Amino acid sequence: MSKKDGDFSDRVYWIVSQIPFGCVSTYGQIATYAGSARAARAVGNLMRQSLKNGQEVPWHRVINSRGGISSKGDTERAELQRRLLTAEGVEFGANQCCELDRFRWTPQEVFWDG
DNA sequence: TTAGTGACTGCAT
DNA sequence: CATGCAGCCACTA
Repeated sequence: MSKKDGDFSDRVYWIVSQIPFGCVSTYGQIATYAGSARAARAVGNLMRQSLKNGQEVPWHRVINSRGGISSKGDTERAELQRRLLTAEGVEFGANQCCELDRFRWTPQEVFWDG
């Protein structure tokens, strides 16, 4: 453990909170902006904890690289997420995936050093 | 500090 | 084209 255990997670929460209405992002993308491009898994865990911790972040706008929803057993939460995204205008195909090229969010600010 | 875990991802079968 | 497998990283006990 380090002295600052809220470094990465805080950045992730902040970045996710910056995702605008009607847009989506991927775990890997969030991880990249947070500073660790390979920490997509950790981002997923943080999102799962965000619900438990009651973090006010649009966790439903974070999906996997395929443009789909990762439920890992929690089908109820998955349906909720799909419903929320659909309500925001994100269209899901029969394969339960949306077109990332069309709905992916690209931040206009630079997060890394600069 | 060590070990275990998972809402990921890309490459190989 | 659909599965399987092995890295990678941060968090928790």
